Formats: sequence, structure tokens, C-alpha cells
Amino acid sequence: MPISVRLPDDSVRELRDGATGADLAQGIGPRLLEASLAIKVDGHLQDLNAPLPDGVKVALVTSKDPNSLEILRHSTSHLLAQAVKRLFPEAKAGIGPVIEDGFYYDFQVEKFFTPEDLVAIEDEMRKVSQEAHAVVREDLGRDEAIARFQAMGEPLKVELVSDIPADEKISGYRQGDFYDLCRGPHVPNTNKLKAFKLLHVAAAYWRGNEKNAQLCRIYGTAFHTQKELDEHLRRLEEAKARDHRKLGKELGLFSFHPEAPASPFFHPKGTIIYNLLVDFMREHYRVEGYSEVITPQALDVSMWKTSGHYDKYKENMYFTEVEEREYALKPMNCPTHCLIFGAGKQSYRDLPIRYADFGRLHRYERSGVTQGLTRVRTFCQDDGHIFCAPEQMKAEMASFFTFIMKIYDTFGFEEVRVMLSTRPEKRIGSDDIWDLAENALADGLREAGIDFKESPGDGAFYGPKIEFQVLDALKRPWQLGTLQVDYFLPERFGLRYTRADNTEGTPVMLHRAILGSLERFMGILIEHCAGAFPVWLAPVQLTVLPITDRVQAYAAEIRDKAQALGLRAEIDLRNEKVNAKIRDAQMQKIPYMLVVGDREAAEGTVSVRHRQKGNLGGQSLEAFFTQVLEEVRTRAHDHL
RNA sequence: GCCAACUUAGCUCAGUUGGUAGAGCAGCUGAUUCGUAAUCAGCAGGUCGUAGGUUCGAAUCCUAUAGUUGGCUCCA
Repeated sequence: MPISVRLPDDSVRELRDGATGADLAQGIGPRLLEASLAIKVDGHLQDLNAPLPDGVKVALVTSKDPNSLEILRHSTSHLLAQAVKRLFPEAKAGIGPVIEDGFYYDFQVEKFFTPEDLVAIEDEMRKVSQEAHAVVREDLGRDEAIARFQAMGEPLKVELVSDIPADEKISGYRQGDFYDLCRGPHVPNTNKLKAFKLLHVAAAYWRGNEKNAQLCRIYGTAFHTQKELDEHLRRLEEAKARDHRKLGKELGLFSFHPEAPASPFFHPKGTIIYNLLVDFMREHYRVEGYSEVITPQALDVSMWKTSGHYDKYKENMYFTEVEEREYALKPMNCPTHCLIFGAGKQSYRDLPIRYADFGRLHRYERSGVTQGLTRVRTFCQDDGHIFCAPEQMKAEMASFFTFIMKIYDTFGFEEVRVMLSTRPEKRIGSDDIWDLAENALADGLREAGIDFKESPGDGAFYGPKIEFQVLDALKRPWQLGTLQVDYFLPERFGLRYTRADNTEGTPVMLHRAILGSLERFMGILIEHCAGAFPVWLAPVQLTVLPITDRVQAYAAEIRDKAQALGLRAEIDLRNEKVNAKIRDAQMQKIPYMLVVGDREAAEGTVSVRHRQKGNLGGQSLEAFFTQVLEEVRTRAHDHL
């Protein structure tokens, strides 16, 4: 009995019974067969060599299909495992999934792989690829699979298979001397795998559990063509060049010292940016109806017991003792804001009350988790807490959404992803209140027409949270802002307000931040703009470059005028050629360089050079200043 | 916290099997006065992360410790 399948163009093809995707591709043309990696059957990916059922819709998957890269990478991870088993037969294979931008494979080994091992493994992978092994699916019963992996000396695989219900079929793949547990699908032959690279080794806990043994993980990536691979490696280099730790040092923004691990020291230039960010937020707070407050750094532990931090957050806090009283440095501002709210009698007429706080926070982070400015032990949030009546919550959420988007837009973060993180295991309060809080956030998002994904179990101990992620110039996601609903803290601190009918109510507390932490935000911003800050944030906005000593006085006059206008201006009086001065200014990413020589001095003009646009030619001082001041006023950002 | 790697001049990095440190840039001094990404010359600069140990002798080998990096686990 022949079978028939329907192609994407709705044409129908007759095939012999038992025909595979490969047969189909061959029938259409040998070039298509060559280009095909898998096949979609009624929308589901399948191996090219699997028999096709009758009457299905099929689509051959070539490198043009977005799913094909995943298949390619998955197959490459098997190729990696095969090569490792050849060179290191004693290595026990763990798992080898596809991840964003590549894949990894975990191995249990006596001695961790070295970079030299990686080179050898990669060479072996190339060999296996050239040997052109067919990749063949071999399904087994569960017990059969356990027996096989036991015989192969793969205890980790045995463990994985043992967790699968006894009656389930186990799918696996064979390529030459290598067999692996896998759902598939895979490319039909190892010779399809040509453009790959192993990137680095790292440790990873078996099954992601800290209590388990650590395996040696090899990270790699693969692409359809060498050209795409090279392009990807180039992007990695580009990301490295933008690393905020590197740029922070080169641009003189901040430094780190062993005296205070994971705690940034902001130098004058970094402090300028830091303060400008705070000013920027303050300016919006005035419009949005926030009142700034200042609260203490060290507070009695009794307060942290009331707030629940002592129970649920203790391992992240710093403690100190004075006069036999125990204090903790604040890891968050919220309890202090509750104390301020509770200090007076509040009426419904006063609500919502919005407190903003740029207080310094300290959180003890385990030594291995800190990273540059993005994960530090002391930082400052653009923190705010809104106390409102339950019926005001929706409106507060809606106006916060507009607020946050406006801020992100200023920095050129055009794409924003939103996550809803729900109740974690470690939490305070009853489940019905959590239901209430989670629903409030989800409804708020839906009403605002904001798409979001759920992230179960990732909420704060006192409430669920909405997290706002932005994509930077290299399309990397970063978490910045947050909005959290909290019914518990107001309750625990006994906060009340008087309603219009003279009864008492408990306010709802919204925790919110937009930049997240100033430290992390600065780190992300540095990487986003590659250190070339928008003019309003640039620590030095312009530098005057006199060509000869004869025009030093004129150059100084320009610098003084710029400073009088409130611009951050410098002058380069070094005995250097103008080329050298330009080079240094470029490396410092100073937005504007004003080259002045005898000609400019005579005409009373400046020759303007922009760090990205290059030489803009002569301009009158007035025209130049007007334009730069406008750029600063509007907080313009470069479209990169 | 765990695993691995790294730590040499202000910065970026050399330093071969252990034989008492080297370059470029930056800095200082001098010469040069120059039109859009590095002018030339000279000088100065380091108890090789820290503390122990092995050795006739340690930047190099061993141990401990601190910090950083890549991951894991956690997280703004």
C-alpha cells in the first residue's frame, strides 16, 4: 500500500509504504536531501530516517528552518560525547542539552578537562564527523536500557533511565561506536556537523543540586556554516570588549579592592554618572508624586524579626553588636518605610503615599556569586514603596507601567520583557493572600495590555513580583525593574489608615524599582553603549584640543565658556600632536572634540569632531553650544 | 559556598627544565609647535597577591590564605 503525504505547498506526494523523510527528499531532488536535517510531521520534528505515516502534513527541515539549529547543536553535543568517550573512556556521561547560543555536555571525571584537552577533543570531533557515521534511532524498553547503560559503564545514564516509568519506551541514538539516551531528533549523519567550537569547561552540580557531585561541563556552540560560527565568535569578542569591568577601569569610572570585596569604589567620573542617574530619577519622582526619605543603615534586629527578614533573609544580612544590642545593616528599605508610614495617623485622603529612597543597602552574597557591578555586596536601589488603599492599586500599577517604559526609552532600551514571579517555597503569610497578590499583578499586567511570562517560585519571600528585563545593544537580556505587591509587611507592622466611613483599613504596599540598582544599572549601561555614554551622562562631554601653543588661550576661553554653560568640559594642553590628542579623547569616548588652531582662533570658531560621526567641520561656538545643550536637555541617546 | 583557572611596574602582558626580574603603553624630563586615531630621545618605576615551607638558591616547586575570572547553586 503506498502512502501519501502533503507538502507545505499543499501538493500531495505518493510514497511507498515505510518511506522516510529521506526518501521523500530524495524523490524531490538530491540537493534537497543533502540540505535536509530533519522533517516536520504534522508540526512535530522527526528524524529524516523515520518512516512516515500515511496522510500527514510534512515539511523538510533545512538550515533555513529556525528549529534546525537546535537539532544541529543537539547532534553536536552527542558528537562531543562520542569524542570524549574515545579519548577518555573512563569519563561518565551526564546530560548534554542545547542551550541559548550552543550546547553543553556534563561528564564525571577524576581530573577536570584542561583547555588542551578541549583542543584534542575538538580534533577528535572533526575526525568522527569525517567518518560519516549514520545517526540511527534505537528505542529500548526501560529495563533493557538500564541493562545496556550498565554494560556500558554509564551509572549517570542508569540513574536517569531509572527515573522513567517502567512501561515507557526509551529513545536513544547510535552513531558508530557511541550510543546515547536521547529524545531526538538528530541530523541523519555525523558528517552534517562541520562548524562547531568548544568554548570552555566549568563545573556543574549533577542534576543542578548543590548536594550532588560536581561534573565537568564542556560548553560549545555550532552553526550551519563556518561563516556563521565565525560571526558568532566575533560577537563574543565584541561582548568582551564591552565588558563593563574592563571599560570601567579604562575609563576611570570605578575600582575594586580586597579591603571590601565585591564592593565598588566609584571614582570621580563614575560618581558623576551615578549622581546623574539619581538626579534623573528624582526629576521624575517630582512629576510622579513620590516623596524622598532617608532612613538608617543599621537597625535593631527586633525590626527585622517583625518584617520577617530575620527568619527568611538572615543568611544575606550583615550583623553587628553595640552596647549588647544586635543590629543588622539594611538589605532592603521596606521595613524602614513602614516605620515612617506608621509614625503618624494616616487618612484615606493621604493615600497613596509614595516614598522613594536612595539608601545604601548591604547584602551578604556568597563569595562565588559576585560579579563586577552586576552582583555586589553593597548597592543602592532606586527604591520606592507605595502605600495605597486596595482600590487604588490598579491605578498605581498602571501609572507605574507608563513610568518605567518612559525611563527605559530614555536609555534606548526598546525591547522590554516582563516576567511574573510567583510564590517561593521560603515565604511568609497564608496562601489565600498569595492568591490575591498574584492575581492582582497578573490582572494589572493584562489590563495594561502587557505580555508576560510566568516564573513560578521566583517571587520574594513577602510577595510575588513582576520583573522587567531589557535587551541591550547586543540583545542580551538583563533584569532591571520590579513591581511587587505586598499585603504582609503592612499587616506585620500594624499599619492602618482611616477610611471615609471612619473605619480602619490596612494599606497595600507596592515595592518598586526601575533601574534596579544603580550599580548594576551602570554596569549594564556601560555594556549597552560600549562606554560611549549619551552626552547627558558622559563624565566629560567635550574636550578642547589646541593644535599649537599659540592658541592655548583661545582654547581655554572655549573650555571656560562651556563650563559656564554647565557643560563638563576639559582641555588637552599636553605637548602632543593633535592626532595623539584625538586618539586619547576617542579612547576615553568623549562625545565631542573641539579642534582649534590658528584658523579657528582668527575666525572665532571651532572645528567639531564627534566620537562616532568623525570630523563635522567648522562651526560657530554659539551653534555648537546650542546643539549640545539641546542634546543634554532632551537626554538624547545615540541610535547604535 | 562548591569546581577550575588566574594574580609579575599605574595598565596590558613576556619570563624556557628553580640560578636573585623584562617589553609596550601610561608617568617624569628635554627636544619638536605639528590640522582630525599614537613625534622623537632620555629617565624613573617591581620585597613577582599575602604568609609559611622545600632548596646552597624560589616569580618558578609544595601548603595555607586573600582577591579576581569562568561556571554551578543562589540573586537586584
